[in-house]
Amino acid sequence: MIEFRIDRRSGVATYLQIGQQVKDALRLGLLNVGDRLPTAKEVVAATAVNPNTVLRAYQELGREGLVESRPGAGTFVCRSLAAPAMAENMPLRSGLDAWMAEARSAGLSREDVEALVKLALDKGFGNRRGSDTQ
Amino acid sequence: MIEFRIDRRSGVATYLQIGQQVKDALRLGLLNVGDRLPTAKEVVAATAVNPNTVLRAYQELGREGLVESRPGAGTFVCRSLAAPAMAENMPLRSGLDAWMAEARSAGLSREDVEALVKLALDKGFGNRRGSDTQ
Amino acid sequence: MIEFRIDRRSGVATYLQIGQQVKDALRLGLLNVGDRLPTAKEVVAATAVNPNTVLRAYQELGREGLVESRPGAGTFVCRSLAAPAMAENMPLRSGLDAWMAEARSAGLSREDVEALVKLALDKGFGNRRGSDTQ
Amino acid sequence: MIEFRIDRRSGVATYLQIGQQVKDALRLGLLNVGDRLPTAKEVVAATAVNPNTVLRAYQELGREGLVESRPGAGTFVCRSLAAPAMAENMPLRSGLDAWMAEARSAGLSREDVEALVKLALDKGFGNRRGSDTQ
DNA sequence: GTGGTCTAGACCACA
DNA sequence: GTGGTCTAGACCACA
Repeated sequence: MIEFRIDRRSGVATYLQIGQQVKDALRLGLLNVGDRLPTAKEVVAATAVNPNTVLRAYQELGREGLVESRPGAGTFVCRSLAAPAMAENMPLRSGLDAWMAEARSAGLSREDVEALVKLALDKGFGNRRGSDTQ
Repeated sequence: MIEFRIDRRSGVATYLQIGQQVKDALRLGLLNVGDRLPTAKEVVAATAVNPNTVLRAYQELGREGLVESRPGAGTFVCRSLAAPAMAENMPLRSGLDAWMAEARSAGLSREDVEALVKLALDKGFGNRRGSDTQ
Repeated sequence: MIEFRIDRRSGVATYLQIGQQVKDALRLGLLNVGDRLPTAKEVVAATAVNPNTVLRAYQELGREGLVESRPGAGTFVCRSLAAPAMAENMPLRSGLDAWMAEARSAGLSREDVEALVKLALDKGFGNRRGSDTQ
Repeated sequence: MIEFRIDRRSGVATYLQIGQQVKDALRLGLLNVGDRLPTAKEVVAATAVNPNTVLRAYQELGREGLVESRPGAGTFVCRSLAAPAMAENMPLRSGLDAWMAEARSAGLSREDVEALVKLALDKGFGNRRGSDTQ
């Protein structure tokens, strides 16, 4: 079962953080079609956010067709975001892990790496509207 | 001269976006001690934010000792965040660029890469979120 | 036998959707006096709603005098809503079909047509909304 | 300035009704890029809904890229939905009005027409998930 | 003043 | 019990 980690200092709305974490899990194959998301109650117990905030996140995911809420039963994944290349990407993934280890042993901080990644993402994939990798 | 890109949809406060972009530029060596930040007026012309918002971002950077306001002259960088390893990191940086190119040609989207990077960052540097330091 | 199609995303209560679809079928002459509605069990098999939800819809139709429940036998239509003009409306109906075809070939989407129809309905029959009869 | 009409008996959530009415107005060319939507306060004065409900509707439109909220200034249309065919569709539109008049003088009720239109829409444009023209 | 987010609580639909 | 909607009120960001 996915567990949400809320960063209250990031300035990003809680419901957006939850929605983003679900989408990331879908892309990474950590959540798959048919999986149940934790109930609002369960999330509340684990993260101390208000149940309405969880429901709002789930409703937006529902509107995007990613999950479906069945009152009385729960909220279920109904569409995956896992790209084919993400499934068989062991070399790519381990290449990234290796790079991270290298960066760390070179003395870079997490913030340094995040800055480098933003720059490389913009070079490799074009600018997004803003520049927050968050 | 650094140019700010504001994403009004991200939900992140504008002044935080500006501050973050300055810090990223300091880490990447795109801004260095002595460099002048754009005036509030210049930022307003480029991004349509309110001058007070720019000033607030600069004040917070000032409080962290990163920039200094010289009335009549402008706001200047007075401390760098460039780690030693970031200066001589050509191989690391180009390694990241190469990885991005590989990811892209494997068919991954920007969002896919962002999800992979978050996971790898957490593995390599420990979780940032979940601290709930509120 | 009428088949119900439930849109879980519409935000309209399931029992209201079922009731509306029965009434529409009565108006269109697709259901007539004496016809049997599907049993709750049959509806459940076809649409995955709860049998109680079907029963609630049928009970409301019963309260309006449109259907009658005969224990052991099923639920039967006992009053039609087919206006006289709906019976002999071949020209009207085909006129509407022709208009739809024209709209479609003009490049209009279903949503475009729905917007036009709402406007034309309000012009031709007066506003339904705005009564706020709460 | 667009005026919202809320039907509290329809079973459709208020924020969905507001969002749908904005989209319809965009399709019909009644709202255009740059137009300002009424503030939450203005809508409250006109329709007695809670300001949060209005904001929620606007936020969803914002997420779909149709409007942009500028705190302190208001909420503005930033993308139209007017199909080219909707602009120069005088004959189509008047054809629909004529059909409505015909239907009315044949004795059809608004509900009869709505049932006919749903059927014709499904024939002309394919079934939607559910069947509520609403 | 205008918009954005969150909370607490109420009420309903559905299982 | 689970999810969906709405309200009232609080607090903050931005103009």
